Amino acid sequence: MNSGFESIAGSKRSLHVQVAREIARKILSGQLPQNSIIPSELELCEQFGVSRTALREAVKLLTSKGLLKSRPKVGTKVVERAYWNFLDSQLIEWMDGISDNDEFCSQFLGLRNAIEPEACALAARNATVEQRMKLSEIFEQMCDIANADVFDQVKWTSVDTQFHSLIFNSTGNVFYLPFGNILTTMFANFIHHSSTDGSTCIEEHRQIYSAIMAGNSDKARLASSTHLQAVKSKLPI
Amino acid sequence: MNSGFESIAGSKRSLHVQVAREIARKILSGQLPQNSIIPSELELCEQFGVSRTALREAVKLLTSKGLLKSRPKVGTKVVERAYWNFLDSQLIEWMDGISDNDEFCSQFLGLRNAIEPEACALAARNATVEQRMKLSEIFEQMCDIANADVFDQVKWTSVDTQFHSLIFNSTGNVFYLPFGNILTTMFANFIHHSSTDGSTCIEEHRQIYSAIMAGNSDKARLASSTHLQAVKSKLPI
DNA sequence: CACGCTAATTTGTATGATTTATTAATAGGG
DNA sequence: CCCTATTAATAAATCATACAAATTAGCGTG
Repeated sequence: MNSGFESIAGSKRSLHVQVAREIARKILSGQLPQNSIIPSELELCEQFGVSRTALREAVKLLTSKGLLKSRPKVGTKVVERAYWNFLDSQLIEWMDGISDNDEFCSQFLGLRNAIEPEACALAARNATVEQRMKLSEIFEQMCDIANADVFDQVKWTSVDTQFHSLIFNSTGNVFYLPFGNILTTMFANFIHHSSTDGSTCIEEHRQIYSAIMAGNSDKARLASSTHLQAVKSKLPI
Repeated sequence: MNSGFESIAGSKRSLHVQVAREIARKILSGQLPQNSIIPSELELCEQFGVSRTALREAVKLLTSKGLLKSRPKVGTKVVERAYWNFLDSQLIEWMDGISDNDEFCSQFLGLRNAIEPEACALAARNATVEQRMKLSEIFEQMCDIANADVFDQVKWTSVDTQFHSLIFNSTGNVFYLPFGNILTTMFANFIHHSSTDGSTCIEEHRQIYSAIMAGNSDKARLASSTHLQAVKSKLPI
């Protein structure tokens, strides 16, 4: 293999996404340094064993995530890390195995710490009737799972994700919407709940839940902060 | 014109981006409803007057921003708003003129309120020596502009943007990085500073600046909060 | 009525030709 | 010898066309 790229012919998912993932991981890991020019389209086509169409769509995908920038004659360049969109779910998925998992989760918690208490406060004020009904429904499911004889970890992660996502969707603020998907991605790919999470967390969730339902934004903010502190104490770092 | 799409032949920037922008704006404005199937590739090619290559790259771009999803035989569908990535700078640019500007800025302030105080606190703790030097340099420029006889609004916006962006870059947390670009985009496209901002804000910025330089994270958080409160009071709503 | 097969439609991938934009080299003039 | 303008080379951008794959819908048969 001439320059570290492997052929990926014969796989399942959309071709250009696979190619994009491969290139992305080389960028994220630093194997392709920032500000460096990556090989020309034709070279990459050969190395990946795909057509220019597929490769170009992959490059476009990475460009839209801020990883690459291409100009005629000069070539395609890896842009600096400050421009990478780490708030893109797909990019986050691609980070799997690149950086230390615990550190990554810890940094994510650093984001949640900022955004979630405020999201809960906004949701307490702005959630629609439908959203409150839905939240109520989800919380009931949480209780059921927490009180069950055997703790179903998969189900817990699912409703936990739904619970927090719905809160972001209930803020009435478009800029909070994407955090629901980011959280979902992180829960699915990086954060692994322990089997005791359900029983220990249910009271914290109840605090958040009832504060939002009561429209008490200050209490909701506080309850969320408390919950995140508890989450932090469980981290290995 | 058969279904509301205009030909965009003969323009400046990259073709597929222009096409993507057109489609995106129709989605963002609701002209193309959520969950609806957009016309087939061939139809869109005709309506835009571009080749299938260009159109497909446009669709891929929108897919990566969570606006579209396409499957063979079924077609390309507008996904629901909850999945749109409003934390993507390009998408934010495309919002121009779509929603009420004041409301949009107000919602953005709702995001800054959550994220920026915490970012300042993290920067106070984690900024490297180089970043502190750079911040110091930028703050000096702010002072110069604020103290100048005639207030240069363009320069002020530029250094103000740099100041806040650098703080996000100094958090040592990858998830905070994108906010620098988002803020830059918002400042450039939506937020219009009044001519008195420089003189009135310089003290607030000094508080943030010196708290970060001193490594006092609590004070930095508080100073940022105070600053945002002042910004809020200037909003028309 | 149920099941499976076929056909039609739409996106996915491939390939080659042409156009455009940018750099770099080269020639001409001061 | 240096500076400027023109030109040539190059890599991405766009176009056009052909074929493959996937999925749905409809047909036909048991």
